[in-house]
Amino acid sequence: MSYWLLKSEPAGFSIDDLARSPGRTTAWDGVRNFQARNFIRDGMKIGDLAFFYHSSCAEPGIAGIVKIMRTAYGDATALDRASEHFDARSSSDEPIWYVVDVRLERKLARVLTLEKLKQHAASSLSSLPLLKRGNRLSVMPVTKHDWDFILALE
DNA sequence: GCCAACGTTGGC
DNA sequence: GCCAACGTTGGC
Repeated sequence: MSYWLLKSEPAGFSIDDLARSPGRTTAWDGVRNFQARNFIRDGMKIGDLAFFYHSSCAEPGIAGIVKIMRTAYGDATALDRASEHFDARSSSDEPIWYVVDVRLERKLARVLTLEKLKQHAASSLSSLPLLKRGNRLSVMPVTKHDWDFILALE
């Protein structure tokens, strides 16, 4: 079993939006970066856990934990001309972009802020991609060590 | 709104 | 395959 971190802008889709979704489950759609796509398509397995990270907002940080409920399948928004995520190169037979289904496990009592995480950037969390300079990946792996360390900060 | 960092595109 | 131009991300 593996651990991950998923970024979302709460103005677009927040952890509360997920909490209100049917079955507290959603397809994690709209990923349009190949490295992130590969993590989704090739790495994520049912039962894996991921941090739900709020980006581009007043208080960036980890807002909760989700579980992978279904492995990768084609991202329907890539086929929808009306969607901002439409991509004419993708088709249902040969998808370019993929989603997994995720279910909310729990919200953190309070957002574990980026500021807090950064306090450990030079030591315990030095391998966390999120804290690497210039990192923009919206989907990234988290080691078990980092996962456990971050949860202990809660 | 600014800007650094980085991915993608497209001409050659 | 190179690389400049461009677009996007995301913290501040």
